[in-house]
Amino acid sequence: MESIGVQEPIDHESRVEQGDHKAVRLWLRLLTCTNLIERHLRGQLRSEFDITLPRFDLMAQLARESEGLTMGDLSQRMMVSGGNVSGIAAQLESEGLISRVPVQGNRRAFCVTLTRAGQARFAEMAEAHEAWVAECLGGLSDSEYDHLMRALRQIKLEVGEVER
Amino acid sequence: MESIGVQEPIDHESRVEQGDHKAVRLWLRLLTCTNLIERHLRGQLRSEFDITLPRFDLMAQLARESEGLTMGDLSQRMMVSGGNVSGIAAQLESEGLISRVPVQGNRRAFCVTLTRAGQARFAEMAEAHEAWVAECLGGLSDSEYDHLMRALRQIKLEVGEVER
DNA sequence: AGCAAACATTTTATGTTTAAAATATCGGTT
DNA sequence: AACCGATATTTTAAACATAAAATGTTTGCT
Repeated sequence: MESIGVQEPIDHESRVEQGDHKAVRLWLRLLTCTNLIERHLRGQLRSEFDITLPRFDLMAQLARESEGLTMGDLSQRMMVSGGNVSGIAAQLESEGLISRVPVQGNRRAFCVTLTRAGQARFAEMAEAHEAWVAECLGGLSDSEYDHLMRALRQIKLEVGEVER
Repeated sequence: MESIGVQEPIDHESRVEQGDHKAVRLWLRLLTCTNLIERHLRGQLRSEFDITLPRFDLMAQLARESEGLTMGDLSQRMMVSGGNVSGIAAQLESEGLISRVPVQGNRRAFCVTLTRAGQARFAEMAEAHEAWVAECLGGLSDSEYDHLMRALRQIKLEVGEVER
């Protein structure tokens, strides 16, 4: 394995120069935090359950919709392209974790659901996943948590405006 | 990506569970925000300068090190694998934006620097990049900004502990 | 009925990312 | 000098991601 990020913790924030604006510093810190957590979760899922984060995400979407979802629904909820969902779903289907059955009344669409095996597998993973996230974020006080949630909501709305 | 898990009864037995759910909600919101901003920046860089975010990041690292960096340095600072840097650097070199010259005294290493053209190109991009980030994050008040920076620093440290 | 537009998905081409193997160099030991 | 372990980089294979084109289906309009 090739190790990355050894030695001194030099990260995205190191590309900030003295004169850079506050917004850029905040952005880089946000990016670093998210990347660190995502990397941690990805590694844990891989080592503990031999699954990738995108596949876990797809299963998580299905887990909360017992009726199943179409490929388009999945693409929308996962915020990734349809082609991407196609590939990930193909993998999960070949592993017997999800099934795709034609929708009667709309021959364009598939209804994707977790198989029984997929449900069982996901239940295990979700429990572990929750614990891993809590390890990373559980140290915040209630007020810090609330404040963060509020600030992030505002940012989310602002970015939405910009994209318009 | 969306929320994971199920609803919990609210009683003293489920205190820990509930905390975990909060952490997951916060994580998903953090992830969504970062993804939205990253997607925005990626699209802007592509449409305005026909460059990808990773290539921009590599140039940003070089822009603040006039002496140049080795491939290993870049891998560390960008927090990505060496193989990844190889590919990105190859592209930038073919476009004449960076140059890689052998290090005298260590025939294993290359010293990577921005070419004159690369410096000029990066200066343009950096200015626009800063403006785009400010569009996304500039709406926060000073106190919100400070609070976010503090909370994110704490999270960063906590994740670092977990990884140890 | 006929037809155009919208929809749902897959395919194709390109690019990013990682892990692992390969190549080559360096430094120190014996 | 021969060797070994660490270092620096590239190559390879697999997964993931997007955009764009292709395929087939549905819907609405005339």
